[in-house]
Amino acid sequence: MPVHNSEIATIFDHVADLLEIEDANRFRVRAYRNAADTIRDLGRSLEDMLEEGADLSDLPDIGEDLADKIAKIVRTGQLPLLEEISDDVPEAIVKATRIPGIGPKRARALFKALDLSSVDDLRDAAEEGDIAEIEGFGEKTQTRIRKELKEGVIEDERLRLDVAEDFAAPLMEWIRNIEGVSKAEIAGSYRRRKETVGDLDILVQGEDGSAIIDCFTEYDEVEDIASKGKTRSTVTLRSGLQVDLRVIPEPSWGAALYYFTGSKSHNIAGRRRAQDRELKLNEYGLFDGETRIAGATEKEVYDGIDLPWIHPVLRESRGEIEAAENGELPELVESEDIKGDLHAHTTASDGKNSLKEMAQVAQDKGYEYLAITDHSKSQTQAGGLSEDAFHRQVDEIAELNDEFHGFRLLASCEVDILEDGRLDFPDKLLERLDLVVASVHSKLDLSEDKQTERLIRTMDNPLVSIIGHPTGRQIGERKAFALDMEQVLAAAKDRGCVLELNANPIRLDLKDVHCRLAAETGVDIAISTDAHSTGGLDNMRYGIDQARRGWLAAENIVNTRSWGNLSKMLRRT
DNA sequence: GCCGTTTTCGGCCCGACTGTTTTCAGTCG
Repeated sequence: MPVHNSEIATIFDHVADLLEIEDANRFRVRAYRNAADTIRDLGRSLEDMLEEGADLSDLPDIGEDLADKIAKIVRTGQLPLLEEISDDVPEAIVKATRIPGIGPKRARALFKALDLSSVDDLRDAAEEGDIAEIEGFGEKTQTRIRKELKEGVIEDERLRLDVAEDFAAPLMEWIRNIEGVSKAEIAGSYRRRKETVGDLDILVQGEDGSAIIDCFTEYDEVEDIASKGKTRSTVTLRSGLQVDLRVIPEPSWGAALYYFTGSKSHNIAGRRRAQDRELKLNEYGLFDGETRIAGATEKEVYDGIDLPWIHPVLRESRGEIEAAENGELPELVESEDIKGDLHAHTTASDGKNSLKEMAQVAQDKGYEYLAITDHSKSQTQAGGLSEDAFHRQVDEIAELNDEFHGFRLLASCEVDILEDGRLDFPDKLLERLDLVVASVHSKLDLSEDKQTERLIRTMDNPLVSIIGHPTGRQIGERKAFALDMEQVLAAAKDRGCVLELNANPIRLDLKDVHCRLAAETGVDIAISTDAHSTGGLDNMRYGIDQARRGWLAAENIVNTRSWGNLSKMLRRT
């Protein structure tokens, strides 16, 4: 049974959540979280490593105990420890900790004091005013719980794209190897590269539908088979991910791919165009009366409704059909356009690899440059550097650069934005750097006006090159902070400041629509990984997908330029 | 639970804020 790194990491994170609620030793809790981080960033399959006889306790933050536990998970798919503590802690308490301001301690106290057992119980208690009556809780907490539950923050079941990929890749390999399968593709929001997916829509082409579906449902990770026929099957994987498989005849392949890729509103627009031409478009093809006139390829289908092929990332009914009609579809940025990464951490702050190791991997990727952006001093929890330590790092980078050919490390810093928009480091230090990334890490709950003013104030400083993860959101974890994006973009345009598209699949911050708005406003974007390890540099592709969903071309992205050009662009003084 | 070592156990990140209470525990980044 294949066990993925992300599953193991999720198990460890879950153990940490439960231990925290049980008030376990906080360092033990952190050990599980650290191990989960290491596993997620690994880039190699733990299962493969075990097969090769590797000693997992050689990995950072993995000792003998956790190495054993990993082996156990790989062997059995389960961790007995997790089963044990899950029995003691209701899942609803874990969910309650996703409410801002409610941590493990208060969640437990809440459930105990009111004898609750579900999220619905919690909602009722908040509505009836019971929570404010508990010692240590008050009106504000109660109002907040009520509001967060109303917004459904803790019920969102969509999977992040990177997590879905982790399950999709081996499943697709399995499907492509089924006898008689000549083609297989994932459609739906996965193909559109949306930041989260609800389920996987898989299309296959092949001869014997029943046989293919029989084989599909025998996949190791299938836990539940909801339906199973000659052309279609729906299953749920062990991870909870729902998968729909459809067997498509060759003449309908393109039409089905078009139909199941969506989005729904893009499809509706396509069908309307067909109607206007007295044709009918469905998942089987484009029909003139009873005669199929197109359907084998997507291009054929688009041709039939007088449009050029439209890239899946654009199919959101955001003007792509009009643009296609007028020959104005964007020339989307490609991975090959990227010449470097402008946001990365090292062991100096909270990264896992050294300057040298990060530089080596960046060079292996063919980059011309990599900006080292360790945290500034107020990020104490992330090992933020003192001013002295920063000066030393700049010197160290200069020395290292003497050894490189056709590549350079850029001396930079992810400097904290203080509450009033000023920076955590003096200009005198920042002047020494090749560029400056400024980010908000504190005071996330300011009013929209204050937060907007804060960022604009930051951009007033001409030493600031790039605003890092501009809205602070973390998908499924934390909402974006309140911000008037149009004002921020206008100010960035005025000041020649660049906004980051953080490529970490947890952040993808800016959102696609904001990327597009930026381009329309004339604000340039930096696609940066915010890598905390060499493996983290691979996240660039998620940023590129997101940029493409925002209609961005290479010319909108600053790190498609060589350092010579880029350094001139970033200089605002 | 990991790590580093003074190889057997102590230290592990910590300052600021919030809502509550009136001196601080819990949460957050």
